[in-house]
Amino acid sequence: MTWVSNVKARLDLTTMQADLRRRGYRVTPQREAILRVFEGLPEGTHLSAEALHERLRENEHGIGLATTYRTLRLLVSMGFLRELNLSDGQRHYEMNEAQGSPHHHLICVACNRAIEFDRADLHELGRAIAAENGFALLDVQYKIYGTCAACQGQPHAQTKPSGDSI
Amino acid sequence: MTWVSNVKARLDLTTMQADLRRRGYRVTPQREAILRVFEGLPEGTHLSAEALHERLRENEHGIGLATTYRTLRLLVSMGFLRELNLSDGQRHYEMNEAQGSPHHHLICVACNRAIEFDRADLHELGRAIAAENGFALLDVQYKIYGTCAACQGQPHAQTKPSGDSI
DNA sequence: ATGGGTGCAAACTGTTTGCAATCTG
DNA sequence: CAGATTGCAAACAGTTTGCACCCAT
Repeated sequence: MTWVSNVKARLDLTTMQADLRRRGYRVTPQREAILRVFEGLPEGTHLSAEALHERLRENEHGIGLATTYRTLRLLVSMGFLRELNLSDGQRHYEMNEAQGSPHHHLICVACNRAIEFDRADLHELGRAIAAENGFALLDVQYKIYGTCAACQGQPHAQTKPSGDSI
Repeated sequence: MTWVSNVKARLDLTTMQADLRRRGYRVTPQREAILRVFEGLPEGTHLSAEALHERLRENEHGIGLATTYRTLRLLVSMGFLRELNLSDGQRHYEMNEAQGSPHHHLICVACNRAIEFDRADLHELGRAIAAENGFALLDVQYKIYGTCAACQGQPHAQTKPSGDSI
């Protein structure tokens, strides 16, 4: 019996700071604060830029919204965070289990609810295809779109803009 | 030898019109025009809402931008079109090969170029998971994000907003 | 005829940018 | 110290909505 199999290796703060410096970026209090927020987030939780900014405003000495956006973009490009587009207009972010196997989504386009599930093989496949093409892998996302049982009978109301629940 | 294997069954105009009426929607000249544009699109080409609106302005008697957006949303929810978010801000649309197996993407987050590839098994898996959960399947998307060979050595310029090329 | 659909223009939302001040390496 | 990073406010891009008119069914 092995305990290692389902370990979702998260990068720790120290490693990420070192990575930043290695690539020539600076380690600022704002970047640390943001990373700490994501580190403390329970598995499967994602934050929108605005939501993150909200939290930072509470816990820490206010960080600008622009900085929030700039930092998210940077952290995604570093592979520390993964960016999700769950069919509502916003982008959502969560820690990237780069070493493990991130979860995937089954999404109802009507009510916009998402069901998460794990499939290590999907991540494996992504790793292989990326390698074949000389890509440095950052993230793999598998999404199934459909209409959930509850939403199927629905009367044909004028199709609404993609909802907001995640 | 079978000719059927790679056939990507596209719904034809007549079927889609019937489906619309069946669900209580009306078949308007605008909706037909939009469907015709997508039908004529070469495999693997996708259009943004704005780009579609552009084309409609040329070929047909101008269709409002709002109608373009409303119609795209409707056609996606009907399963006629698939909506792609290739990490640039816009949404792109293309015919949904619902009966066949839509292609998937390997995306460079730096230059935003996307490489398309086919994997029938990924679509099969999606169909199965959707069924297990009582979902009516609309689309399956598998995306691998990374940095392509060309972009890897890149100097650490201030990370730019997700580019525009698709 | 009647309710869904359209066009237009105005309103929004989420995100990006210019610039002077500030801080990290 | 030099140059990267920040905060603020203003600018944007894409998308949605209100409303009066119009047309499939």
